[in-house]
Parts: sequence; C-alpha cells; structure tokens
Amino acid sequence: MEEQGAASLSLRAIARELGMVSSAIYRYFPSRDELLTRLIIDSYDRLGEAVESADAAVRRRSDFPARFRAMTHAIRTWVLDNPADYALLFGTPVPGYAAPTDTIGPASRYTVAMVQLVAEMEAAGHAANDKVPAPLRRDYARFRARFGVTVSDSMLMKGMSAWANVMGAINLELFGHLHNVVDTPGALFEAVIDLQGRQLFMGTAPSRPTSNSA
Amino acid sequence: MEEQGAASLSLRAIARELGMVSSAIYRYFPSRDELLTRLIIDSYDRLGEAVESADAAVRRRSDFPARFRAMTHAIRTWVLDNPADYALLFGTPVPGYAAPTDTIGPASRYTVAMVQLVAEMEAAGHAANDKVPAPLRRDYARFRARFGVTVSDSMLMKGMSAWANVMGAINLELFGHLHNVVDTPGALFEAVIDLQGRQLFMGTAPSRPTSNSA
DNA sequence: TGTACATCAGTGAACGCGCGTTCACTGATGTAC
DNA sequence: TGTACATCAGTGAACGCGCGTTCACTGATGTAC
Repeated sequence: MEEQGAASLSLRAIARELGMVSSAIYRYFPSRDELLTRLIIDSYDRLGEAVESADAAVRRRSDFPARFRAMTHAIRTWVLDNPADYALLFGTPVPGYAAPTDTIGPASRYTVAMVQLVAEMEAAGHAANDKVPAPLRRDYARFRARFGVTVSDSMLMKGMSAWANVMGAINLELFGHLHNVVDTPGALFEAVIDLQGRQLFMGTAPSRPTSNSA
Repeated sequence: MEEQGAASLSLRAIARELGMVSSAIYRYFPSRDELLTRLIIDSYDRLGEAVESADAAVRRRSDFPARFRAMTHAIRTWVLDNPADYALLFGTPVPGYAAPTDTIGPASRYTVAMVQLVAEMEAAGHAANDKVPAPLRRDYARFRARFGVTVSDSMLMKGMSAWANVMGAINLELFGHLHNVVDTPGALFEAVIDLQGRQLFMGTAPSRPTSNSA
C-alpha cells in the first residue's frame, strides 16, 4: 500500500486519492491518527533517504563543503517536489494529534545525517570552540548517546544552528514569506547555504595544517 | 473590536471566543476571508510593533549586537506569548485563502526593522563583500525601492540569511521539532543568535578603525 | 418631557459540506475435501 | 476436477460534529418632533 500523492492529510482525501471509499481505510488502519503516523514516518524516511543518498553521492568524502551543499540541496529539492509532505512534517501541528515515539527515529534521520557531517569534519581536524551553555550540554550528551555520534558540544551547536538556518530558509520559501520580496528563492537559498557554509567551514580551519581545498 | 485571545482561526471559534453567535461576525466582516485578513494584519502589526520597540529600547544606537539581540528576542518572546498568532502568520497557509495586498506592509514590518539594522551597520562602516547572484540583485533593488532603505546587496543578503536563521530556530521550537532533542530551546536560541551575530558583526568589522566594542 | 420611529447589535434556526467513524453488506479469491 | 465454505478487500448508507453562510427576527439605543 503506497500513498505517493498524499495531497491532503484528511482520511477521506487519502481514501479518495487511492480510489477507495473512506471506510475502506479502516481495513488497514484502526484510526486516522495511526494513518497519520504512518504517513509521517514514511515521509520522514523518504526525506532522510534523499539526504543520505545525496551525501553518499559525493565521492571525495573529505570535501565537506560539497557534502553540505549536496545534503541541503537534497532537502530543498525533496521538499519542493513534495510540498504536501512538507506541510505534514513541518507545517502547523495537527490539533488533536500527538506523534507517538515511533516517529522519533525517522524524524531524526535527516538531521542526524547533517550532524554526522560536522562530526566527521571535527574528526578531520576542524575545530569549534564556542562556549556552550550548560543546559544545552546536557541535551547534547543525550543526543550523542541516542544517535551514537561522536562530536563536541560546540561543533554540535554549530551544526544545529546551520540546521535551523537551512530549515528556516526553506520554511520562508515554502510558506510564501518571500512572495513579493524574492522572486528567485533558489538563488537566495544558494546564498544562505553559501554564507552558512562559510561559517561552518572557513571559520574553523583544520587544526593540523593539511593542504586544504579552499 | 479586539480579538486578543485568537485561539483558533475558524470564524465560529472566534465568535465563540468573543461570546457571540457565529452569524454576528457578519455584521463586521463580509466573509471569513476578510476576517482572516484583518486578524493577519493585526498580528503582523503587533509583531512589528514588538520588534520595533525592542530595538528602540536600546539606548546606544551604535551597539548593533545589542539591537540584534533585542529584536530577535522580541520576535521569539512575542511568538511564545502568542502561539496561535504564530500558527496564523507562519504556519501552513490556509487552503482556500489568498492574502490580499493589504497584508504586505504589516507583514514586512518586522523584517524591514531587521534590515534597517544592517543598513545602519553598513552606514557606520561595517562592510560585506560576498558575491550576490544577479537575480537576487534585481529582487534586492525592488526591496530597497519599496521600503526605502539604503543598503548594499551583500549586506542585505547577510541580513536575510540572519532572518532565515532566526525564523528557522523559532519554527523548529514552536512546531515541536526540538522535542526529545533539546529540552532548553531558549538556550539553543541564544546560541543560534550568538553564532549568527558573530557572522553578522565580527566577520565584518567597521572599515574605519573606530574604537569598537568587541 | 413624552411619544414614534429608525438604526443598530446581536440572536437563533437552518442550509449544505467535509470530516472521522460504525456497521451490515457484497462479491471475488483462496483453501479443503 | 468440482463443490462448499472461509477469508479477504472493499462498498454504501448512516451517525454526529464543526464549519461558513443565509435569513428572518428581536430588543435595546438613539433621534425627531
């Protein structure tokens, strides 16, 4: 059973799209919430898959800027190709619905992929030495434990800030906040990624003076 | 007529909240869309007002980092105090609704306030020299013309990237994407603002070597 | 100051619609002997 | 190979609900003379 279109997120709309009558859904899901959960998990998984394979497609594994570009572009491209999924995952939460714990794993996938990148950067000698507030350090310790990634607090913080920047640019574009302001959101995204990348890579050159591709 | 609570955005919910019967709304607004427009305009105006007065409260006008902090915190604070307004302004667009041009002015207010800041920074000697793609330069020319602000392309681009970063961090927090990841979103926001501020201010010291508060 | 009437702010019933959910059902497909 | 029956996938009618919208109405407030 595949729900590729996924235009609207009402049970009846999904049934309609599948060419079924609404009650037929209940043969597969006990309630709308379980259907929603499944849709959310599938969407997060497809997004995560898109980001991971974009990263994997970069041959020079030490070319971190290229990998950052590949991953962020993968997010934007996937979102533009699947605007309904974007609304489902990143739009206003559905009023009555509370996501169960099953969604945490898939939901983290695309984020962890990006954090993995900064972890590898750090392992390769890039340093970050920003002060990290104590409460965040606790959160980060849990994050590392849960997702099994080795990365310093300050590098993780940098990664999360970059994550917020990327998702913010996409959010503004997808939800129409650039209308009448920026006609070429692709160019703006490029610029944002570029500036953010600069903060991520050039500000923190490898500590060992390896021959570096600038 | 004031709709301070503004919990849900359905016409009937708003009527309920005002202690009225739903049809009474039609004495004041010809349709749901016009009501929505009014709510959106009012909300944007209150957000803009919050940001502007937070900025105005910083006495040392040349203390740009302080003003940046004041404005971004004003956005987050206002949003946390008015989550329903956040959903209305920045959540998933309402399906049938297309915002009329009347909303553009108020909608731009908080953004223009932040752009005004980078414009003043530039006037005070801060420089930005990132390459700006041609299509964005056209967009930016229109932006300057419409809002009457004097700022270079590269500085405006930096400002917009910072804007995306701030709104992204807020979006992740408000829509629950930090659940089970970061328990102290306030600390993360602080850190994001700090990193973003560093990119905005320390990367581009004033060209004239004035005595600078680091 | 008192009556007559217009205006105003809001009521309450009703409409058609899409929603999530239930329930008895139908007819095709698979399995047993 | 042929019949009997269970399982399966989906139908279709119905429910109660909240929605946006309409319409005839009510009763309080303001104004004219």
